[in-house]
Amino acid sequence: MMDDQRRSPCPVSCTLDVIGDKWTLLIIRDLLLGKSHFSEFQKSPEGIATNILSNRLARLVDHGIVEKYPSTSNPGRDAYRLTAKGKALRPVLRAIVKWGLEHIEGTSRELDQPES
Amino acid sequence: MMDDQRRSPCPVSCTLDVIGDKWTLLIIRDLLLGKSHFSEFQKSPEGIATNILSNRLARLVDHGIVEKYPSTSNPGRDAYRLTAKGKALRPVLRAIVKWGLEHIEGTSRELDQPES
DNA sequence: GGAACAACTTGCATAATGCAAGCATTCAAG
DNA sequence: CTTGAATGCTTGCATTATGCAAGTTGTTCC
Repeated sequence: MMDDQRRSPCPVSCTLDVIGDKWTLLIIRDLLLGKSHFSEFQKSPEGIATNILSNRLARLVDHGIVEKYPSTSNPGRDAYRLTAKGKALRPVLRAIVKWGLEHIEGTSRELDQPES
Repeated sequence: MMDDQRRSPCPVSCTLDVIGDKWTLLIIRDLLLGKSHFSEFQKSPEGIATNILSNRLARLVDHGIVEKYPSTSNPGRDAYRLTAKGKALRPVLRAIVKWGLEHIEGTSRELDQPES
């Protein structure tokens, strides 16, 4: 559950050890948008492979960013949601969305704040 | 110089296609801290391999985030600096630093704003 | 000219990613 | 029941990226 061996005590480096890849923040984006099921993440337009999705969800749970719970709306199924620690990543996502919209042409917004 | 093929038009996805790895944002951190030479990036505590550093610098130049210029202070040597597009990533770094400091124990600050 | 340094490049082993397929539950219909 | 479809994964394997060490090129500096 803790860090195995960090590259340095720098907060940037340590944060990137957790979210520094092409997929993790996309899953967090989806969670912030209200998605909660494995298949919902899978259906996102980027097309994440199921083994990577599975791996990232497990990593996020390990790091206390996401928690797994039994879905009430869809009984018997698993679901995922952000913890407080995970929700605290919203400003990071917001900054990334802003930069993308302003500096990469052809991007269009889709992240708002659906709920806390 | 442009995007080859993006995964989706989402600004998060497109931004991660550029900076979504464990090393790129560390280089940008160093640039924001005023570092400009290849060997300075190499000396950062995380210990980036030279081939990856070389690859990432080239990618960043391709994406218009960093520009190469002949060093005046150290004549005959190459140097790198952020473009306006690159400097615009500062809020992303700031959000990451903040999250790291608040949610990962044992991290200590080192990013301030040395200059614009 | 030759040592020292900076900035890379190359080669190769290991790890991560991408893709397709397979497996175990659950649930609803027949 | 028992099939059949859907969900939530896991496994196998090819491809790509990363990590490490070593080698190469181009300057300065004496």
